Amino acid sequence: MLELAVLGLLKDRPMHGYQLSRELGDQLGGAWRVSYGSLYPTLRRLERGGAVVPVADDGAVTRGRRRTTYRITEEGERLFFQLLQEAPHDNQTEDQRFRVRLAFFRYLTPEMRLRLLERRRAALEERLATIKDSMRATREHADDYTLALMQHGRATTESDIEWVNGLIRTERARTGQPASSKRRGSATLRRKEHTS
Amino acid sequence: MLELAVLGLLKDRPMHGYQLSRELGDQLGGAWRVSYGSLYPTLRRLERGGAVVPVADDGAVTRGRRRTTYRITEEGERLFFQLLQEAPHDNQTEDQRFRVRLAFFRYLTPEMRLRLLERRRAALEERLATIKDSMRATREHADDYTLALMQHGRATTESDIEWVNGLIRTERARTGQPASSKRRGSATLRRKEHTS
DNA sequence: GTTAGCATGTAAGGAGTTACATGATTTT
DNA sequence: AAAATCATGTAACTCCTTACATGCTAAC
Repeated sequence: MLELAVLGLLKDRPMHGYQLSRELGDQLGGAWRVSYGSLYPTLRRLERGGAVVPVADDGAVTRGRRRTTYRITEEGERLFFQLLQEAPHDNQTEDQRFRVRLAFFRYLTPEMRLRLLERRRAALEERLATIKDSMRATREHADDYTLALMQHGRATTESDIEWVNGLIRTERARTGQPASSKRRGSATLRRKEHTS
Repeated sequence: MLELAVLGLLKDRPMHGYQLSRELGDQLGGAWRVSYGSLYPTLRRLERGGAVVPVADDGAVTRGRRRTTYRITEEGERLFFQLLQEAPHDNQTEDQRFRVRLAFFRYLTPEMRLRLLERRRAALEERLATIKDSMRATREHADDYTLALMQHGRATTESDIEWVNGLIRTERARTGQPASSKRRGSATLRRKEHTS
């Protein structure tokens, strides 16, 4: 997940580790503060794999522990798209993963976006079904707290599904493709607008 | 976290690993399916630490790979309460952790519950503040998706805070302790009621 | 010239996962 | 007796964290 986030940020502009760690916090609405202990090893791994390369920094002082600015390569771009569309993981980290994915949606075609959104909706609906099963199974012997937990889980999941549905509707509207019309070849990838 | 969940389930009644893995799924509203690869090592770790002991099973066939039923010990009870009240971890796993804690609230005194709930609220409020900062910082150069992400994060966190506030109010009512009254010694630990 | 903040890194460990292996019991 | 399900376990790995160590650069 960190690899994806790093590549996504470097697509925008070259940066060094310290900068990346700052941006990572902001990008996801402050939801994720990576530690340097995982960031720097990730950068080196990406470098070894040819996904990023160090670029000459202004000062260009490479001796000692001066900062290293990286830029993404074509290989890195390929890796980025591959990671972005990877099959969902376990329930536990998938929420976070989806948020990271969404943060880089601007780099995808509307078709890719719709695919990911629909996959997300399916996952949430499956979760909702599991919760409902679980509520049915434990209804009789559940205490107030467990009950509150399950009800909140259900409400939260339902609200998340509605949110994703909204994103899907927006996406369909964006491609000028109403819900029931036929697919037209490749839709235009609209440039982001200012949303002040 | 698994240790806490296992101990909490064993407080109710002795069980073997396979049973535990089933109940774990239900207990949290199907939100957490543990793998055996982590469950069994956890059980052995708890056994080595004296927190659980194997009890004679009905069949009591111990040769080969027959099931082993465990019960919690007094040492285990102590560990359970310790784990339940441990300081919050990183943002990423704390959501899940809180859910596990809440699932075993019935074993706590109202005072302990209120402490945990208030700690949770504080954590959520801090998160909300971080999100708002992040929105202020990136407002100008954020694309629609990043914006949607942050808005959803804010709404979700606000709704979670309201939920926790509700739990706190219920808890205060339960102890017959209105928000502004003085604390009376140790409140009565009411027995759970049926909530059909 | 010393403190504060920038910047990079390593070692150890936590808390799980997947994939695999094995055997016991029950159902068909 | 074959198939399904119950039941336990190990090895290797993932992906992150914390704690620590180091040194550069700018500000006071």
